[in-house]
Amino acid sequence: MQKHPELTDREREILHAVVNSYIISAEAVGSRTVVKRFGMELSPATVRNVMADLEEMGLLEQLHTSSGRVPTGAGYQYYIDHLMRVQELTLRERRRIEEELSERLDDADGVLRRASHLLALVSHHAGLAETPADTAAVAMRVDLVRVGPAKLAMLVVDNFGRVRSVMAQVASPMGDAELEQLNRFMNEHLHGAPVDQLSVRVEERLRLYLDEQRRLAQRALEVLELLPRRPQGMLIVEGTSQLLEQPEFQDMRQARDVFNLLEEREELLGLLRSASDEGGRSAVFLGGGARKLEGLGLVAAPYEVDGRKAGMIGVLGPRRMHYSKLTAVVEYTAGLVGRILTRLSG
Amino acid sequence: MQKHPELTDREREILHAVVNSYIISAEAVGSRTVVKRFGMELSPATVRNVMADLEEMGLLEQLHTSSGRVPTGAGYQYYIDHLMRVQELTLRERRRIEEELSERLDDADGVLRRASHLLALVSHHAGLAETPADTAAVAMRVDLVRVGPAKLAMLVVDNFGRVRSVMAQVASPMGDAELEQLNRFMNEHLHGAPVDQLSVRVEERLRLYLDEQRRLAQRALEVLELLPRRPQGMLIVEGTSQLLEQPEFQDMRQARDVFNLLEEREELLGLLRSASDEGGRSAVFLGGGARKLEGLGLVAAPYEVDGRKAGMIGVLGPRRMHYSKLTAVVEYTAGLVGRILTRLSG
DNA sequence: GTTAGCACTCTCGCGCACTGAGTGCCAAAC
DNA sequence: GTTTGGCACTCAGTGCGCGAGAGTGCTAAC
Repeated sequence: MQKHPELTDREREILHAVVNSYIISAEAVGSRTVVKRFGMELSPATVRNVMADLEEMGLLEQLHTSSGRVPTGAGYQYYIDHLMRVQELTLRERRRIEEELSERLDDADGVLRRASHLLALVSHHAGLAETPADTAAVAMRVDLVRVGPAKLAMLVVDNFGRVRSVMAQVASPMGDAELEQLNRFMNEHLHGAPVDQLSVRVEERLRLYLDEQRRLAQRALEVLELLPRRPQGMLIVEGTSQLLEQPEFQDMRQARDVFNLLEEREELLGLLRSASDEGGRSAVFLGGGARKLEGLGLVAAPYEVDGRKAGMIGVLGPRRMHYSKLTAVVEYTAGLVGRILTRLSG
Repeated sequence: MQKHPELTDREREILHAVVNSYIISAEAVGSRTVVKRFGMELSPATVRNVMADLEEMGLLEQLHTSSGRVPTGAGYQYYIDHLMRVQELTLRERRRIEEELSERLDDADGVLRRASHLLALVSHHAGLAETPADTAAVAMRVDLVRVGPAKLAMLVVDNFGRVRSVMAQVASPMGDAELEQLNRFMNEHLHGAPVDQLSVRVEERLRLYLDEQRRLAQRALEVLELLPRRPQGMLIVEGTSQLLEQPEFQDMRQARDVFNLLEEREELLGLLRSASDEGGRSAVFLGGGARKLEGLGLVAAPYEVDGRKAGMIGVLGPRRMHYSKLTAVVEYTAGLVGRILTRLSG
């Protein structure tokens, strides 16, 4: 959070008006517009003076000498930090969200895909969702299943109804009896363990046990280590085509930039996750700081399952976004997703 | 395949030249260009006459009275049906493709995602891939796994290394012994059965059996019927941002149309699949016929696993595509994907 | 049948003037 | 001291005319 200049009440009021007006119209706003649209008891000339001050402070800027003003990055930041009031959702809006997410789905990824789609629809921007990371998921079952003579499939079912699988070619053949023993062993010790800790858990046992048990643990480890590590969830992106409707992306250069960013999943996931470090509920990110986010805005909120943060959802769009409404939507959706997943995981 | 007008050798040659030139330059081509770029032993004036004839036949068109000609839909179709020669890939190009697909992956969906990505990269258009449909996949294992007191997960591992799963809330509780019995029953009868036929297979048994066996079959059916039917594969789309580089999509209206189409997975999958009905190897589709494909082109080829068609891969782009090269690339990739998946499934 | 020549057409880019929105500043009013 | 009306100024956007360039169609000659 950066330091902001002190503003008088009037300056705040006018900055607020300019940002609001620009957010909905996408057009540079002049002094007359501010007065008319917000029923101010001042003349345009006065407003002009204030706007000139705001420009000097770096909160507004002009595209060319004589056209209305547009918020700068700092202007948006000030708006977000001090002026914006998170809008209450109407009953109808909440209903809408609940209905979209009410479809019976029994795995977390499906729920999150729908949530992401929903966010894209209501925001007209891109909807993002991070699926629960392995650190947040716990194993319900770990099973080895014979697929070929020396080929096994390991299936890990987590508390979100998802199945992770790996194929394993075992060095020495494994009898049915041993397989059964191994399955019993794993489920006894791994039920409820975080998915990213499975092999660690077995290693712990390894030190304690002897003989028979030790041999089993070693065998289990051999397969468990094949499970690809996924410390982060996967990123779901929906509704990218919505972005092309936005006026800022009529310019091809900008459009290409966003679409390139949208294909760099790793980077994007990093940005989304970084929003959660702030603590608190939802967060808004603007282009200034993060290199790749130039000219863009991101509204994100974590969702919690059983009281623990499990992942993030959010909306990515141009810097000019309807933040007051979208933070409300994203927060509400995050809460709902959390509840749905909690029910599903219980 | 529609009826084409008869063309003289010279007309064919000139049409060929115009299409070729337009495909690489994206600019209307004039008579001088044809003569110069293709070393013709004719004067521009003669070429002009021929081009006028071709225009009368509806194979070429002018954007305005006096600028070069551009192929029409019919012109492309003629080119594809009669003039185009599928280009041989160079050793280097084949190497490139093989390297991209050589990464160790043990499930079909991963391989296809990479293939799709690869197609996008080399074509500079969008890469499409259909994952193997349930009709083409056979079950290697069908296992029920206890997740909660009355909650089971059914896991179906298919010959492509993929795992399908459903959660099932069973009506009456099921003991461990029964579960084990059930698993044995299912794997005995369902190993090697097409994934879309699992419940049918069990139903067949149901008629033959009595008592104990019958009860098991009924129980199995209860769960198997929960498995969502997926008669078509899923569609993987990669590299959509590449499309924005193409000159035809500098026009926002067209760009939006493609991106909207790309989000309608069902429709797109239908288009891709319809290319396979033609039989043969690869197929090229143009906008004219299919409503949604207006102004676009699609090069597609089926991949086969164990000699049976398992799905389609392809490239979607503007109508102006480098067909002679791309059909070769798509075919070669399809063959390679087929071989990889055959090895993986064996 | 082919070609050279020529008039014609149309796009594209440029400069120009004009309009309108909006500003900055100053002097008068409150 | 703050606010306001007035006025000159700036600049994007638009419409127009003009010339250059690319390419054509047609005709007459080979």
